[in-house]
Amino acid sequence: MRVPTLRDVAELAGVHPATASRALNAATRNLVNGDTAARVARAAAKLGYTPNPIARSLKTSRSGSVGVVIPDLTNPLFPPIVRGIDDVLSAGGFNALIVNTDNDSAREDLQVASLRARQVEGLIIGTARLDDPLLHRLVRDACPVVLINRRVDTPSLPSVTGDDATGVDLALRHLAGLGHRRIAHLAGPQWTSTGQVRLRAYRQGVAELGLVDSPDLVVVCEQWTESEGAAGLTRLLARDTGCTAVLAGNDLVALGCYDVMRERNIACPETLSIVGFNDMPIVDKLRPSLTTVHVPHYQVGAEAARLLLERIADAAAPVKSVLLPLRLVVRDSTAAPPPVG
Amino acid sequence: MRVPTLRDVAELAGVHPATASRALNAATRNLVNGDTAARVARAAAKLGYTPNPIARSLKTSRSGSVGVVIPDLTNPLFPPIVRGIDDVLSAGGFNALIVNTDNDSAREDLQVASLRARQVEGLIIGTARLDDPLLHRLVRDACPVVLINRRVDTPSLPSVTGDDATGVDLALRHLAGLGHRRIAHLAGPQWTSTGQVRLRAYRQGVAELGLVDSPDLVVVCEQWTESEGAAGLTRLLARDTGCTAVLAGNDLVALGCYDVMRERNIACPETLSIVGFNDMPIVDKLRPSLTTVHVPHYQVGAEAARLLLERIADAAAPVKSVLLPLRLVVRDSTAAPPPVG
DNA sequence: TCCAGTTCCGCAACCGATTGCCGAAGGAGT
DNA sequence: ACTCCTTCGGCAATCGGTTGCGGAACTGGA
Repeated sequence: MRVPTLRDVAELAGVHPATASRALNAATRNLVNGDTAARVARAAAKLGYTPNPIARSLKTSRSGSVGVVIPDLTNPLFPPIVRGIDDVLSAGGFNALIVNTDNDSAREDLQVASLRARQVEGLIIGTARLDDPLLHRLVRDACPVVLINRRVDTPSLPSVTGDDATGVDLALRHLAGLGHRRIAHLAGPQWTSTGQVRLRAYRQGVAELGLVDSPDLVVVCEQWTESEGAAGLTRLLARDTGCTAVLAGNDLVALGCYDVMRERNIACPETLSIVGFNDMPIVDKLRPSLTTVHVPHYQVGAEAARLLLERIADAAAPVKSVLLPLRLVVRDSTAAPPPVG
Repeated sequence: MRVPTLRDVAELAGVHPATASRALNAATRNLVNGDTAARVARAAAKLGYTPNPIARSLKTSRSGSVGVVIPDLTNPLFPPIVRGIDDVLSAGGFNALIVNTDNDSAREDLQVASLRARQVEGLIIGTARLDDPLLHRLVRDACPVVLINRRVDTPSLPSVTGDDATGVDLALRHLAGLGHRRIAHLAGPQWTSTGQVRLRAYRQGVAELGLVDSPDLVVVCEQWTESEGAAGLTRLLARDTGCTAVLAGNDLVALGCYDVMRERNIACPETLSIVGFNDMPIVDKLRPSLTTVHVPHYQVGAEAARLLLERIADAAAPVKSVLLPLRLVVRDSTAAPPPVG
């Protein structure tokens, strides 16, 4: 049994397909007599008609879908974001096509090309590296884009991120308040805006709070991963800086610290306090549970989707970027520094 | 600047669009002269032509996409599965449309209808409840389907799952080997095959190993969630069964147990051993790290995608179900039972 | 020289919906 | 009675590929 088409509906209702189309489409229904519209609607219901979105897309060149480009869905950071995106998108009649790039820019190019071939009406990108030629191409082609998590200098690109600077400040104040003076920072990759912003905020906070300021206290990790975090802390410890607290670039990096501390029998928080960033799911279940800066991931996704829908509806809409407020979640991985001597 | 179409390519190459189409399509390339084909290929490259998949789909009525139906992407179980699906699918030239149902069957119906309207060529379903009318409709309509994680009685439905029975057996033998005699089971929802299979395997294992067998030792959770797990353990403890180990229906349920144990100051594993199921990401980072049955989630997804692609390529292919081998990962949440008295 | 058999490519009809354009019908106003 | 305007709905083109069919050109054999 074939799936019913518009022509079938039209035939059953005794009208021309064009009329049926208008009757079924809310925006054009006023062009059709009420009775006729009702008749068509009944015919459609009787046949269980669903419009073929492929055919519609072909004609209207609007696909009703947007691409979501992330490094890796397996990173616990992203599922809540994607969920937020998806919920807002489907409420708006759109759907998300999710692709993973594994932070490989060649792969990213391919994926984006594939998405555009599939006629996505916009893109939400969570993989922006600073100065990414891909992004320039996208703005040149006037493809609606919203960045999440990371930002770039191009002011024409809207973005949704957490207010990282304030987040870092909250963390530093918390540690300083506990009495810490030598606070290290395991910074994230400097080819991401997040890595840069957090590092800059760290430096500023250290200065403002009058903490010990030394280049030895900063280690840059090349990836936002557990293993890089572990390597980072190892390097930091080798420098013998006497630091009593570590501000990790994000939770994954903090997890790496946990590994190293367990391995070396360093007591947390008694000997070394750790603060993470993101408040990923489950970090409250670690032992010690992780003190971290909470980022409202679901809202990040939801807000990004809203922004994108706005831009799709009206390409001339003003470019706005959203900075979501963060808050510090104090748990068990931070405490007063050990008494000196 | 308009995006180039097949007609543009044809014009540049000086041939008819039909010829260009054949030249560009590997399967029909042998119908055109080698030189011509090369000329067309060059023209396409020069224009940066990419075929419009929408138009192609409309004509061929093959969309190149499959639907992936899961309860909630936010559940840490699913990202690896989805990743496995996506990797295999894209290697096969397909792409995944992911939808969340939140275990709401009305929503599931809607989502599946939407997917089918979008002409998906097949479905991977991770939300099957036993005796789901939706599944009957799908087999009736000859829509290629592969089930993951859960199974149903209908033998015409291929599925990919872990070998749960063996997994439960491994866990029980491990606990019995440590000396436990009263092992409780926080069973999962009995409207899922996984919940049923694991409970059945538990009963059989208890009998085979000669462990204490009592209905008091079984509590059924209504959802695979942390809160249900907590509620379950609370109920179990209220029964005062004297059990020394708990086999949780899955890791989320085990997490709920952790909450209760922490709250009540029950030492794990000294007083109560816990075994989970799934080996979700991060459970190795809990304190105590969780002993659990490892399910190869990525492979589950990959295998399901392979099966589905097979069925799509050949609807008459034999229906096979895959049972992936599991292994027990012993960590710190299990130990010998406390000495009696 | 003529015929049969290939090889190659163009023609045109699709797939299923949308939409600009136009004509028919009906109502109101003078 | 006649004109003008509005409302309604049909016609046909269109989106961008794919594919069955048939014809032209060319090959080789007798």
